[in-house]
Amino acid sequence: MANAPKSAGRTKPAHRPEPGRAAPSRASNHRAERAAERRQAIIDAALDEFITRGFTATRLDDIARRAGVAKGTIYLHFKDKESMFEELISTAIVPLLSRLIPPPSMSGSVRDALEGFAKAFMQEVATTRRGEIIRLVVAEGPRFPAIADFYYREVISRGLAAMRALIELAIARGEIKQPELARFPQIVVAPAIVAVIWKSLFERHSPLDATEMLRVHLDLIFGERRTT
Amino acid sequence: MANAPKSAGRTKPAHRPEPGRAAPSRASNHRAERAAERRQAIIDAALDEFITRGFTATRLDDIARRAGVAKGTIYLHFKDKESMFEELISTAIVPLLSRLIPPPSMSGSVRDALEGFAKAFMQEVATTRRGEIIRLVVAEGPRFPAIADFYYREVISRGLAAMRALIELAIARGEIKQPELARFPQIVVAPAIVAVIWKSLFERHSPLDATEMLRVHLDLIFGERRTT
Amino acid sequence: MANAPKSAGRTKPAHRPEPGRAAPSRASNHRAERAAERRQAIIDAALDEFITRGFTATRLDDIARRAGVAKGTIYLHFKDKESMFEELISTAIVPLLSRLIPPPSMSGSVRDALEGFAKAFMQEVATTRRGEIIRLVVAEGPRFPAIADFYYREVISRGLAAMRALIELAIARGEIKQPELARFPQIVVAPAIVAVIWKSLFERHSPLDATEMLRVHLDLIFGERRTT
Amino acid sequence: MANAPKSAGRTKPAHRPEPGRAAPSRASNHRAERAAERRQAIIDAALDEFITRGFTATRLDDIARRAGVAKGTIYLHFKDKESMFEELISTAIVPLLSRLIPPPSMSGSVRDALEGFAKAFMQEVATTRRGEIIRLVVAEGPRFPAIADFYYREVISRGLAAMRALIELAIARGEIKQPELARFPQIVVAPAIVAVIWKSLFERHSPLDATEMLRVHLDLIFGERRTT
DNA sequence: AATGAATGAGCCTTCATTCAT
DNA sequence: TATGAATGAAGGCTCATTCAT
Repeated sequence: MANAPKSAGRTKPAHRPEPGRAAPSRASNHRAERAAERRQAIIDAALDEFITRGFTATRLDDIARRAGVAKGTIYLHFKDKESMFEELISTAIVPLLSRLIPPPSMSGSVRDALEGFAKAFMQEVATTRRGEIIRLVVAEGPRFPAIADFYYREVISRGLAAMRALIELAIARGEIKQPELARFPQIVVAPAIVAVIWKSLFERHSPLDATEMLRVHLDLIFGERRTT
Repeated sequence: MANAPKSAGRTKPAHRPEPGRAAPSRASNHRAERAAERRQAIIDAALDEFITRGFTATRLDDIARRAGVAKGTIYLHFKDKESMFEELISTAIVPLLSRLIPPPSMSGSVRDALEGFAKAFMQEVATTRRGEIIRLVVAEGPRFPAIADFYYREVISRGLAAMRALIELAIARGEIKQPELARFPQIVVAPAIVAVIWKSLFERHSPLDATEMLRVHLDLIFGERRTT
Repeated sequence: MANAPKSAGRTKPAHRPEPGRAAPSRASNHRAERAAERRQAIIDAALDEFITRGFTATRLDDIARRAGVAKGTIYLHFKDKESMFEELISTAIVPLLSRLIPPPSMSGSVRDALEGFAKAFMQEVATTRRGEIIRLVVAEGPRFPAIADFYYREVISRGLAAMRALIELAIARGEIKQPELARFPQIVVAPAIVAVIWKSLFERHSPLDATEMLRVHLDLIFGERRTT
Repeated sequence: MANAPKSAGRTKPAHRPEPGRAAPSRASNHRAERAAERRQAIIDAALDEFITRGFTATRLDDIARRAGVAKGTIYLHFKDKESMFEELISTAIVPLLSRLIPPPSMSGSVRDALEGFAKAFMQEVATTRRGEIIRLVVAEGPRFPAIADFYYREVISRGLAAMRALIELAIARGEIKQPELARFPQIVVAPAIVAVIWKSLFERHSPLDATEMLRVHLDLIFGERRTT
């Protein structure tokens, strides 16, 4: 997961100046910037294609067309298809981690913290392309040990550690009655994972109110009833 | 998987059923048997390969080699790669359904029923190839609507309906305090799904005692504490 | 999804002239030239192979080898084997039509016009690959309705119409005594067709002086005797 | 047309006694006879398939199905696909030769003889499967020298010799004014060949009254006008 | 840096032929 | 004899990768 610039403007990947057209409007749009834009266009296109088709079935041709670059250009930014995939998948969620896993603040209840997490998860993951990336990791992880490794190291272990800390805090405070829950933070996250999978596979068969489901799950954990 | 020896049955000296004689049931059975065996070998090999590599990356060559048959033989049993995949994935879990989804019996507690389910799930799914098939459905479902459709219709909707019935029974009996849980039977199943995914992706990074996790989760749902 | 317009690739070849240098007309021309050369090499090779082996028995591998290109290159120029065949067969004779079917000029006798046709046919068709293409149309036409359609529309109906006009002119002028000949211009062309077939199949068994045969046939039609 | 009914293959397996069933109804239907029937069924089916698809594109599977026999049975009668093709094509027309090429009788005019030939050709060739066989020879001849050889030796050279003898007789009798016609008997046959090709390729675009065309052609050759 | 034509290894699928029954 | 399941070589087509421009 070598050379991805962590900078990457996440916000507006559009604005791709037609290659070969007149100079871009803004004078500040220099070579390096345009290269970064191109790179970002490739990344976005590739993610979309990988999500839609999976690793093997995705064609570099389609990525290039979608990104508006020539096929060869991809090789100026990535060593090969496999490297590109691993790099993309690895970096796609990381910038999000800090927001999703806030340090357990002493102020406020743990339940509030988890509600915040649920809300953020719904907004930033479940209803965006990132949810599909999770599914993609599930799909391709076993064939890409590097990806599974990376995810365990950077996302799963950290996320579960943070979650465990929260649970222990809640137990210490008496918010949670089940002390053994701290042994399996996965239980707390499981419905969120299931929500993501459901959206991908079964939403059109039977829509799922994931937000509500997460609330009910928190009710279960915290032994109380809350209304939205 | 040990592939069948090519020469199997080579020693058998003919037994050519006289055209005028009675029904050569023994020979026919032998033929049919061998055909069934071959078919099963192909199915097993194909499932293994699909699980390991996903649909697109799986080569029919490998399936054939693993099954110990020639490539062409596969086409005596399946129309093409895609049909084979859809048929395999669809039928692989169905025979299991009746055992995993027992009719909610009036006798015995719901908790016991769910413990039975958890145990069966661990034995029959999580620790077998079937768990990987679930992951495969998650991976390829979006690209194979027929598969997602089939799973929703045959597995998901039935399973959730049965689960909801159990939950409602438990609520009526006072076993479960959270009436809203019936709205989201997914919550009850979620840790099992997560367990399956964990086994595939992260087991070697950090082994998960799924059985114990499911027990803790049931404790959470039923508000009591049980020891194994 | 910030994807580029799907049409980027093909329609708009990005027209990126070296930013610093002048228009590289030479290089561009060279590219285009080489592409045209390659395409022509493929066409020639394909025609030869199709003529020699027929459609089904022709291997793209052989075409590629004969054309001196890689197999994949063929697919840069033709959609698939069938399209290639239809396109080649359809276009191979058209450029010749105007020369073979001259407008019936008032000056000169019809016999002279037909002698001119016979001469052109011998030079341009019977003794070249084009004769074999006619045989190929006879061979594959029934299986490629598009080809039969095309040939009827572009070659046969036009050719026969022109021939009929010539015959009617000759009848009006008294050059031809048989008024019913105008109903079957095929009769006039038949020996030419037979000559082409003969060359392909029986020339080595018994050489045919097709030119002389056509002359004798014209003698028959015009009721006179001419010497070469 | 001596071909098997098109429906023979699947629905009515050409009177193939279910192997293992009772004896066929007719007592005279012995083993050898049934073998001959089978062989004929294969021949008919194969001819139809070869005519429809050409040599390479024809599948033995289809021949077997159409003939109502198993694929392996074909190999009891023919060495391989190529031998079968050569044998079929070679023998398919020969039985017809004696009827099409009657010895030039002294009684009756040559014109009458040729009218007889034209009539027989229309009845026995142009409007039957045999016409298509001629087209097949044109199509596959170059790739099967044995077939071209056979046809030249058995059909073409004999036919043309007979035709030449007729022409010379007609010249001697003054029926034909064009002495050079004897050098090119092909001219006399050409419209018949063209008629056969036309039927295969262009009949649906523009129906051809071949009988009438042949009559007009004879009018041309004999310098008279006849009405049907 | 960027392009996209060219490459050729690789894969799915077909089908002539064989052979155990 | 007859069968048809099984074989595996062969061929059409794709697509990741390269490289001349």
